[in-house]
Amino acid sequence: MSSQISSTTTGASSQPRYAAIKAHICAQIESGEWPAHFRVPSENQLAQDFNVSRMTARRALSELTDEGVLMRSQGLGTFVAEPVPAGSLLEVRNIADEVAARGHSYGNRILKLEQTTASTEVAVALGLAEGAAVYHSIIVHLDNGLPIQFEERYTNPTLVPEYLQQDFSAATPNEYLTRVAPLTEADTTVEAIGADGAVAEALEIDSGSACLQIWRRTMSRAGTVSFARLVHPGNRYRLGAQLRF
Amino acid sequence: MSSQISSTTTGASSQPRYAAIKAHICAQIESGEWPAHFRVPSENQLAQDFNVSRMTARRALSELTDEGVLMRSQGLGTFVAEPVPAGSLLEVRNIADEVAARGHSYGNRILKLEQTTASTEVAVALGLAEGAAVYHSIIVHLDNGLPIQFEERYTNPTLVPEYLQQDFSAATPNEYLTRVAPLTEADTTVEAIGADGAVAEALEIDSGSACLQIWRRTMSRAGTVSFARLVHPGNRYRLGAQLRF
DNA sequence: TGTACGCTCTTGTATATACAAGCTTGGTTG
DNA sequence: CAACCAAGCTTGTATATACAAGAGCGTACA
Repeated sequence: MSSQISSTTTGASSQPRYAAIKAHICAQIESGEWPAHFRVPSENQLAQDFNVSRMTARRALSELTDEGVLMRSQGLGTFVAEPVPAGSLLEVRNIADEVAARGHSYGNRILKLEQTTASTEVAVALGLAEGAAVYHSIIVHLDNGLPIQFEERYTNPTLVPEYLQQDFSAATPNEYLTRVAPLTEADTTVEAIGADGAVAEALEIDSGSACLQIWRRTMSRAGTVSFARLVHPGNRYRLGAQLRF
Repeated sequence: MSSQISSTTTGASSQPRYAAIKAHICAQIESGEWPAHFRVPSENQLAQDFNVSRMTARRALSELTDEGVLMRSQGLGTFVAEPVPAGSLLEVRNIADEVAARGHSYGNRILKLEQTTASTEVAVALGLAEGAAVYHSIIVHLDNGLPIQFEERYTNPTLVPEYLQQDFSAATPNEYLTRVAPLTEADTTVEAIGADGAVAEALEIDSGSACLQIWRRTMSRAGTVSFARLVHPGNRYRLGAQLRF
């Protein structure tokens, strides 16, 4: 009895107790048990259910609220928020982190990793001469095994000479590049396209179905590092932004 | 003395005490007094300086850490983080201005302008009761006679009672709303969809062809003003953003 | 000399408690 | 019947306390 007293400390499971409560709530939501606008148990109720203090239960609810999973309002209660936008227009985030933040498992498939010569378009984007050597990679990113991003990337070999030797199953190109060449600037363009043959096949969707296509040119102090085309299936991805004036 | 005892409660300034600490830290950083990697006073130090408990000082530091302003590491201390990506790059622009900026002629077609009752989704977005009266408008915007945006908008009648009487062929809803209820905040979500029947017809494109769909909730001081769905033909529109770090 | 231990500082987790403040509900009162 | 008020829920703020765990430093010991 009184596990409450016998383990005032961090607990046996090596994981904070509020994390267990967060996990439980996320599980209910993801399983569909708790739909949007569902009223989540109160702080006191959770405290009792999990045998923790109200402040600990509160922390779980507060963090999930900060993460956009829940909505709270004083006097009313805590509710499941509308499904959250996955990405952000305002920051350049690592897709693996985004997947992990949703509590899903990340994976990828490397379709191409080679050196080639720059086409006119690529040369202009990277600030190189036409026909110059560039690195070319195509990677498909998976969320719980489901393809959510087709990444085709051209990288400037003069700035990142060891790009081709990287193990991108361990760290995404984004992750590697931001470490090697910290980015100082980025141009982003978003448009909607119908998936063409290669992309449709890689993303396992019907040819012609709507996709969000993001063009992004990332620049470091020394020059333009990389030029990427990111394609997301329209129904598996959203971009969100909160603006304040 | 002992302001600690005389105001255990929320305090005189109507603003939480941890907010004052956050403000102080931000001020030091913005003034350049505390540069990047500067070591911020410890929780105990701040608690003493501001005459609050350690947990309150801690909250200020934790929130600033979540916001990316500070970095913490156990055993070492709390430090000022590197400058963060700048703020509002994605602005809410008036479509008529965008067309004019391209040197094209702007036009529109008003398909619907009516009062109706709020569905669950609309009620939640506008912060109204389900079934409450809302204004509903559907307008197609033209660039040189070519449809480039399908705008379906729900507007809160309590905040903008004269919405239905406006002449939207002269000023777009966006233009009118920003004049009547200056916006303080906006949530934006971007996704790719295939055009369905009504949208495809209005935009004069094939049904099922890829479109960029933007959901935008605009808020004024008094509350949520308007909830709009903007659909652009994928091949006639792009969204751009330049980020600087 | 050099390593290992312990002290002390830091942040991190957890509890118990108190009161403030927002919303709903139900009863009482005019 | 309507208006008001109080009780009882909710979340929000604040405190005091305890122990855990990571990092750095100096001292004592081999």
